[in-house]
Amino acid sequence: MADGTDRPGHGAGGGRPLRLSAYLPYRLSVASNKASSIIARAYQARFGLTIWEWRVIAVLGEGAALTAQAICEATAMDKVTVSRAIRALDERGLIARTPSATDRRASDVALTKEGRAVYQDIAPLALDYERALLDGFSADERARLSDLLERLEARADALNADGDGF
Amino acid sequence: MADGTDRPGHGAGGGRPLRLSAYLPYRLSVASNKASSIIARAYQARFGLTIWEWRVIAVLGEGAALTAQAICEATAMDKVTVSRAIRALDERGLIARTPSATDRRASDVALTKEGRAVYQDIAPLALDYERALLDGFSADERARLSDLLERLEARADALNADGDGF
DNA sequence: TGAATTTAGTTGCAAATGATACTACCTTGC
DNA sequence: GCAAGGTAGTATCATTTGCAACTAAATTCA
Repeated sequence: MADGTDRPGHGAGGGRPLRLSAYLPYRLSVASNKASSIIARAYQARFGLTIWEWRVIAVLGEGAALTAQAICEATAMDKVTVSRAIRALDERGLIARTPSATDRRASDVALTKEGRAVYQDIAPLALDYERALLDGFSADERARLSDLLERLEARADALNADGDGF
Repeated sequence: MADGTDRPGHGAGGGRPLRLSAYLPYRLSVASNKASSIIARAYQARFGLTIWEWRVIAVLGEGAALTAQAICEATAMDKVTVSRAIRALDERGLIARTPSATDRRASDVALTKEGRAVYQDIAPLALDYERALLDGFSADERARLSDLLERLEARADALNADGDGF
């Protein structure tokens, strides 16, 4: 084995060795955290909003009133997190709940006037940040990134669904 | 406001509206969480390892003994998290600490025999998982994804560094 | 109909996390 | 060689998170 290829850290495994710094789930996690951290701090500092409260405001800002359940789906948050975010926003008067006409367990949640005002402040800032993040990416690269992320999500979903063999 | 063009959700802002489902930091976060969740559950279930303990093992498995500080840098974890992961792994006998020769505050951390055995089990599984995740991606697409993530990280770092205007 | 199951949303509790402060040690500059 | 400041790593405490259990209402189906 005097040939330098058999470095410590990987046995007879054959394929490429595991290097954390090149491992996709790790890379995704790091990129995601870096991308989120500034904006999260900004929203905390400027509006006193957690990232989950921000997400709820963002989807409600798109227009429609949504049930907590619909918010879960739209934000990829779980129902406990959504419940807590809704309560916090409600206490601050940024959203209002009205009993659902069709399901007495559920409420329709919508931004109040104040909530909409916050949204109007927040949205441009968020878009500015995204622009800054993608500065230097061509339109083609942006499209590719979007496509790759979408396919990655789809693969992960597929693995989550059946592949509990992992 | 009777004209239908002023849909709720974006004011006079001009550019594209904010849609959470198309917002890059959100997309990254969702993709990252999905990609990590299966593997995290697998490591928890099969080895009783948290994702941070796993990261520490992964970098130590690359060969060199590292100080906690070096592990922080290699894993993008903060020092408290690293400290806790090291303690847990130490208690389980998967790593050993030896006082650093050059700095009496620090220890060199390395995998024990048992730790290396765990690593040998873990690494192929992690690589299988990554392969499954990237199934259907051409070599070119993988390279592009890697490049895009790297540039994204660099942009985020730059914004984190100076752009506290956010 | 009406028992059994499912779903919407909340609550309580245990565990994980993060900020801060702390000890011990190192480094710098005088 | 020693005071002032910085760094490695740990401990402490408050907050956040996630799971499971719970209530109330809807749905299923015998």
